[in-house]
This record gives sequence, C-alpha cells and structure tokens, in this order.
Amino acid sequence: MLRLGLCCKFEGEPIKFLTATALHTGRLAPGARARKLAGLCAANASALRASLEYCAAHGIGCFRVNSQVLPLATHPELGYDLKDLPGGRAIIADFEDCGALARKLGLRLTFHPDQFILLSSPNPAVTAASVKELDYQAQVAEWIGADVINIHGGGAYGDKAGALARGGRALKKLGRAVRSRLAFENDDRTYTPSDLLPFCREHKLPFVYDVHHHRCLPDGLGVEETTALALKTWGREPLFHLSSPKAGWRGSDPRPHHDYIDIKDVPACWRGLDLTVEVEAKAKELAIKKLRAQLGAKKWKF
DNA sequence: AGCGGTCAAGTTGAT
DNA sequence: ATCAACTTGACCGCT
Repeated sequence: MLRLGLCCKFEGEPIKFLTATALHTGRLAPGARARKLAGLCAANASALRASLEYCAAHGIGCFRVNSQVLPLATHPELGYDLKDLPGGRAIIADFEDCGALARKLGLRLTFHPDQFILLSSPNPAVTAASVKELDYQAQVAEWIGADVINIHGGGAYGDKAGALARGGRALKKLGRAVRSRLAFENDDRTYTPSDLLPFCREHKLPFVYDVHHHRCLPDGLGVEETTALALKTWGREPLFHLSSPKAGWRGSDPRPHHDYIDIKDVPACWRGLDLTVEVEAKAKELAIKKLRAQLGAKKWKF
C-alpha cells in the first residue's frame, strides 16, 4: 500500500515550527540567547508531537522533519549542543517521547537537509560544514527514530563524474548514524536517475526517486524502468517523491510545485507497491487529503 | 495586529 | 549582474 508523507509543515492546521535569525540571535547576551534557543527547541518538540498526532488521525503515514527543528544548531558562531542549553536534557527527552509515539502510531519519519549540504563540493570547508549538519540531523533522527536522511547530488562543477567520485570519497567521513540513513535523490537541474543509480548501487545507498524532477530533467530512462531500479536499492520500504507543476506541463517552467497533486501525475506503475510517497505540494495536508480521496476511487485501485 | 525589510550556508540556469 | 528555485516563507523591529 502507498504510505503518503507530509513535508515539514501544515497549511490549515495551527501547528507551527519556529526558527530564529542569526543576526538577531547573535545580538542577545549569552544567557538570553541560550534561553531563547532552548525555548524554540522545546516549542518545536511540542509541534512535532502535535504533527505526529495529526498525521496518525488523518491517515498520513510519514512526516518529514524540518532541518531547522533545532534552530541554528550548526551555525558557525551560534551553534550549540542541545544538552548544554537550559533544560536541554528534558527537551531531548521530549524528542525521544516523539520517537516512542511515532513508533506506537506506525509513522515513518524522514529528514531532507537543505541545498547547502554538498558532499561533492571541491571546497573542503563546504564538505566539512555539510558533514557537521548531517551529524546534527542524524542525532535528532536517533532521538525520534527517523530512518532516512535524503540529499541531492549537488553541483557538477563542470565534471559530474568527478564530482560524484568526490562525493563517494566524502562518504567515508560520515558516522554510522548518518551513513545508515543516507539516501540520494535525483534533482531537476543536474543529477538524473541515470547519474545516481550506479552511484547508489556502488555505495549501497538507497535512491529516492523524485518523478517530478525526472520529468523536468529526463535522461532517457522511463518512469516504469526507473521505478523498478529505484526499488531495488532499498532494503526496506522505499521512499519516493511526487509533485505536480504549478503552471501545468505546458507552462514556461514546470519545476515550481502546484498546491495540489494532479492525479494524472501519479505513475500507474506505483499502484499496489509498498512504498512511501512524500507529497511535495504547497497545500500540504490538504493536498494529501484530496489525493487520498482520489487514489481511493475505484478506478485507481491503489 | 499588521507591514515591510531582511534573513547561515551553494549551485545552476533563465532573464 | 540579478534572481528564482531548491523540501518550508518566517522572523523581527517598527508602527
């Protein structure tokens, strides 16, 4: 059966994850700064709990956690270890409670680090910052029981094969908590499934198939064929991405996401698979609700 | 409460 | 050169 995943936030629900700007946070005195950051982390643990409860109550089987769930945690000047903030141990316990709740409710949790996370960069400082960020997300993933940290191939730097080889070498810098969760996803600019599938097979990493990106940046592989190859990279329930183009497939740029999913964009070959599909639609849980209703209609038989 | 300027980070390609 | 896009517009000072 398809398990639908909600990405990071809600459209109609009063569930909010808080963040902070570095400029403002950096102007606070140390004590006030620590209290402010601790307050944001605690509020986000509460928001995560509320998110899980909402998902379970509305047939949403997966939730993607925002990279800023611990705001500024890896910032070069303002970064911190949650256990060192006031009440930090109790906040960690709150996140662990979220993990227990997710397990109880049968919810899958994932992370999708930002575009700045680049293992293929020729700049060692960029790679080092990326490893630090991945370590942080893996730490939270351990607390809450998330099983995927999904990133893109990054830039090509004029030599895709060379960049991927550099990415492969950077994998050795990753700890077990990251390595056991890491997955690679095709993007709509640079790295296609044809580029990443061999890389994933070589390094025994799962491939997150984004069919929308694939349609924006095709590579000669068909959706059906790519689906079959992607499934094989997963030793557990696979994770795919789905969206529809904001202005339609005939619009000037198909990449921006629509508020909702057009049922015609759901690959027919995904029917009947045991699969998590993260729904990247601006209307968030409302889009999932609509998609679920359409998938439940007889003619789709999902 | 609402408005507008501003916000850590990298890379690409359209304009 | 600037800007939007990328998993997500939200934060914050001001009125």
